[in-house]
Amino acid sequence: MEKIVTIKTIANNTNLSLTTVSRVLNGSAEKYRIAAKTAKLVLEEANRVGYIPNMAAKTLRLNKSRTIGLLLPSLSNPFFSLVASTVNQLLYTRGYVVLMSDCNNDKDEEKKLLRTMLSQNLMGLLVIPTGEKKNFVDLTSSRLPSIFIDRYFKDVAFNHVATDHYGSVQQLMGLLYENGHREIACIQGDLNVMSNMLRIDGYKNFIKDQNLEYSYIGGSSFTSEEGYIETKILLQKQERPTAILALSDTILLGVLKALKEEKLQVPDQMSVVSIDNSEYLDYLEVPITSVSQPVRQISNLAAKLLLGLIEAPVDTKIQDNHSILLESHIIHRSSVLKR
Amino acid sequence: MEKIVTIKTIANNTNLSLTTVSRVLNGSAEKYRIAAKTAKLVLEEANRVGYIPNMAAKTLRLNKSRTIGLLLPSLSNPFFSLVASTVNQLLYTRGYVVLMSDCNNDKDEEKKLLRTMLSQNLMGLLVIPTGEKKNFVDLTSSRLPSIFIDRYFKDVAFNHVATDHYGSVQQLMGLLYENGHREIACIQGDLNVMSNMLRIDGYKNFIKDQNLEYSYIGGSSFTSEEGYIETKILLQKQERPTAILALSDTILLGVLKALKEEKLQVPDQMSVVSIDNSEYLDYLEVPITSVSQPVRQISNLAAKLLLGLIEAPVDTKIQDNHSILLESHIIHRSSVLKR
DNA sequence: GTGAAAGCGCTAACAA
DNA sequence: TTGTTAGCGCTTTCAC
Repeated sequence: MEKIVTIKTIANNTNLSLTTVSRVLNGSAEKYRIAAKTAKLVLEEANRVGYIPNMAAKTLRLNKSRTIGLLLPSLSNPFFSLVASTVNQLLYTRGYVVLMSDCNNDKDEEKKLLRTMLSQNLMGLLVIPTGEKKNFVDLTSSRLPSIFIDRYFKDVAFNHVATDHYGSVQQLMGLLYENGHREIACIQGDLNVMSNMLRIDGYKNFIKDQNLEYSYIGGSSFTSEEGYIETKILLQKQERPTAILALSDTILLGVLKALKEEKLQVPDQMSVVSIDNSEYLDYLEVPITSVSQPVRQISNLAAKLLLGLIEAPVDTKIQDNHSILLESHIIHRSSVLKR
Repeated sequence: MEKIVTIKTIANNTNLSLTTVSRVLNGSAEKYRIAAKTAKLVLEEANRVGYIPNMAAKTLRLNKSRTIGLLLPSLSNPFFSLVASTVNQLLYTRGYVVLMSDCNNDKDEEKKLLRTMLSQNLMGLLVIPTGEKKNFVDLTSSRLPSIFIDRYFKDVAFNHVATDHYGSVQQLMGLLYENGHREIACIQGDLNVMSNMLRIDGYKNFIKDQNLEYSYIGGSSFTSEEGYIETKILLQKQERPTAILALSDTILLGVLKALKEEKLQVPDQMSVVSIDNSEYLDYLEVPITSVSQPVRQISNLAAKLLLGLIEAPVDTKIQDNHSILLESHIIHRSSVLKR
């Protein structure tokens, strides 16, 4: 078992004090006017023995960890994994390390993971919640800087950054309406998730504002299976819509599968639009018109906001419950029929 | 600024010693025959004051962190994010925490991140390397238990678990061959990545074993753009293949785009097969036959192997350079023409 | 320019 | 059944 290399090793080998070694290694040699050759000696020795700083000790001593937590529903969802990828990169660039956890869309798991996270001396937390508000009430009382991404809660005082979900749906509905559609069905995702609720608001309000007679909402989870089943159910109904709005690309895949089985041509017999704009939409049997969310922008913004919260002097802290919504835009493809 | 709650707070409030409090909080009350009511008192007080253990202190003291590093090329690749999701869940279940980093497919970044990781008192490391062998030579000398996932290096002494990439391609080539294809082109990914190299070996050996005259290898990265461009180039050639083998689903998307632009019908004018079996393959214009990698199995196996390495007594440690290859299997769809 | 020593929160010998 | 104390590796105040 080889000896663990610490600053003490270096101090001994160079006949210098721990203080001096620490100062050199932390780049404050100048500040303490340490002799250039002393500094050089330390650096060389550190290199020679392969010194690696012990972050746990640093963290304990400084009560600062340069660790940021990222809590999300599932990395297997491309939207979330893109968020993860983006914040990861930005935070590492800024000298932070990311502790990630994936609760597999499970609310209880999420609660446990949050507790685990909180004991990790985090400097800040980014979270995409599953939708269970009460998991986060404790977080408000802790002074941990936190930002919610994409999904959030109306009356929990947290900063958040998300796409303008309401506006996204209004845009899509507008597009369908302009193309002559009056019977538009909607297949939604998780009911208690804010992004879904806002999208549904957008749908309902559009229906109301335009005085449309037809309205239909099916579904309860952001999965292909759900999209498939719900479309099957929808197509059994007496009155069929002329267009289907899928509230995510996962749902969309299921919708398309059901339409295919029922031999309904897109867009001739059924127009279809979705939210997410996944790369593969271009390559589907019929390329699907979709709303593109500015995922990377959202992620970067959230990460920067968090760093602001962390690094800002206490008295200039940004007010809590800041809400930032970014605009989305439609990517036009060929799944909407002009009637 | 509210006071930080430590075991000392609890000790003071209950008039007990740090030791007793620590023992109760760590569940070793029984072992030390601590009075039931003492234990109860401690637990209640801990709960009342909202005690959260300080992991940095624990880590420093025990020289064990229950933190596992996960270093990967990019979370925006669905294959890798599924790996991340899976190992994340398993490791959290087992009481570990995951420090993740995404090097954005950048070799230099990867090297830096590895250094950062190593200073985080990790108990083990899971890595999907970008392909730069020399980034990991230092790792061999450190005693950190490590497992390579999916990609690995021939002569670096590490455990790894991956799909049988060679076998995957041989299966696909066999399928094409049986269906009468003799001119099969291959669009590959990153040249220096082991998984790609093995797939190419599978391709070349098949060509040789069957004495095929035609052979063509294009491409140099696992992206849609590359798949697109390389297919465009391929289709310029005098001699066209009857089938294209895309070494990943990202590449596949580009291949399909190029074929569509050139108005070549799949499979009538060109058969296409791929590796990865993404969910959306079912929903493409022509569903594509693909090899499914056992991603979740690989991930779980890798994580368990790592835990074995970590938790095993030193003398029973599994020998290094263990290589585990899992079988893949073909998912038949409708992109292969019987000639 | 450099060093001695205290202490971050926690655990585990050793003591009682 | 409970307590005292040393020390994990590091930074920083204070001293020289």
